[in-house]
Amino acid sequence: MSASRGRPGASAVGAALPAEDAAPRIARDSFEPAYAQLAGILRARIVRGEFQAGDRLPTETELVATYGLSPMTVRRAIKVLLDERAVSTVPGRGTFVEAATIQAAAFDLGSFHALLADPATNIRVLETRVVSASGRPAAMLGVAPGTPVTMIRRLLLRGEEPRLYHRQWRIADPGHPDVDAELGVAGLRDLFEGRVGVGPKRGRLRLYASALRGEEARRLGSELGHPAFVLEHLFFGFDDRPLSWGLFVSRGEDLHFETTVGFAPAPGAG
Amino acid sequence: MSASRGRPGASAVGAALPAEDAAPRIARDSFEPAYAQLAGILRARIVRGEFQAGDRLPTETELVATYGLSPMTVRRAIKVLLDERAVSTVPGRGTFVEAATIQAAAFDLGSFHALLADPATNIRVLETRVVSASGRPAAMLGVAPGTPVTMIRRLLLRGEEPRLYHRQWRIADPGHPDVDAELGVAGLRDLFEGRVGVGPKRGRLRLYASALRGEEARRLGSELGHPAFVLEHLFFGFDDRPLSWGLFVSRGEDLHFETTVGFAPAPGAG
DNA sequence: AAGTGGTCTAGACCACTAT
DNA sequence: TAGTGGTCTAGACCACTTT
Repeated sequence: MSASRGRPGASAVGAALPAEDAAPRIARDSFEPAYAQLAGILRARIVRGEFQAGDRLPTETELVATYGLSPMTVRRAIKVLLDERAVSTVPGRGTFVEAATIQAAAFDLGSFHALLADPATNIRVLETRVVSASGRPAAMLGVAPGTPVTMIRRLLLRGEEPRLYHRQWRIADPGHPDVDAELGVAGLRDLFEGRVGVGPKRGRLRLYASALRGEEARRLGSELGHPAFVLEHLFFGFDDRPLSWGLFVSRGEDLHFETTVGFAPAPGAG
Repeated sequence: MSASRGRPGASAVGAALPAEDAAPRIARDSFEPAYAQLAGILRARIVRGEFQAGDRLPTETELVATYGLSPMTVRRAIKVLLDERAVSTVPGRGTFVEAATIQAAAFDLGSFHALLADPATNIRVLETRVVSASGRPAAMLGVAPGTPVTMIRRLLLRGEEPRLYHRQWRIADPGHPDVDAELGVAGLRDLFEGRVGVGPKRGRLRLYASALRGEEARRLGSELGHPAFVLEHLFFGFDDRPLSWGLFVSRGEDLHFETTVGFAPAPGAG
């Protein structure tokens, strides 16, 4: 694709050190590993438009020669860009620049976690009791209706502002010594941050938009039917059977998820 | 479950094929690369509970000896688990099993993309015209109010069912030859899938819960104030200035995002 | 001092793609 | 046949942590 996109002397002239936009060399005495430097250099060349979506990057052999690195180190730099979805490789053909697409984007739960990590956040346990499982909780936990399960209702407040309403059902396990710890702040934080030696092995999360129902609206100080975010979580124990199910509910305006596609404005080495 | 941590004869006996829970060897003639096999073996040992959250994995030196691989190959296997957030490494101390936490989860736009990729999905362009920028679009695009911009309104239907309402504003570029292509299906798909040689370099996405407004409710066949998902997208051109801004709106019940934390039920080699 | 992960080399062979 | 990425080896040196 397109002929003279390659900058003059980019690969032919090696010793000459052209003007301000010269291809940087690898600084062997830098704190930054060589593979990271090369990844940064290639990233910068893509951001500058020197390589555009669909263009082929220099081959690994060329990069080895150009930057004076071993093949493994060059491959590692390319792996970095591969992980960033900035390029893709085709065996036998080459390495190609990817276009920035929405599809590649992913939202993490940073805003959820920021709320929990905030020292101004208080967790108030509204209720803890053993109930007979029924309806949705029974179905999600895979137990027969009537089975005793532990139900916990919590409210997360930022200062005095209610932000998250949380309802959780858990298989009642008389032999489990950690149930008490799970009722308070620690138990909730563990859901996010994990705790060594205990806690679920795997889980499924589901995020959707809904409307505030009765108690949710009341607890969150909003009106019925107000837009809401719901995050459902289902965790499994070591026997691969459901251990706990629950949901976080927030007002729609209290929470949002952000992410980027493609490169950040000024990404590293350049 | 955690009885025989160091398995007898793990490296000494090579030909003998012990019972069902024997540590598998690396099959050198397999289509599966050695590093992937080792990652699968370690993953299976974690899933079995042989290593639990916080436990230290065998050192790289031990893994080299046990499985007969070179250090680089062992490191590569660990890098796989590192990328999965299944383990973390601490220089000078070792490699440790991570707990499955909500924090590590990320939602991708698979459900958005599935809708677009579905052959039953139709895209109907409701309107295309040049308007004077004002309010939110002008602010997001960083242009003075009154600047001419191209506005596009689309409706995505699954069969005859309206599913997504899309509004987009774009810097009007008379010299841009691809504007026409962007108006229809292709332009929208490009937002997700990218197209070689054109398209934005980077963008920002924002996902939030809201309520359907006037035309959104009408077009989606729902009532005002109905729970809604909104995905805002802002794309930048090569000059790092905003190029297009817009939002997808769906009814809350039409869209949801799912993900998992920790390992899948039966993850690979075991 | 011993052990750990982190980086890097300078080759090798392979499967696949293009010409 | 030549070139590409994919895998792998058998070492090396480093910074860091633990004993």
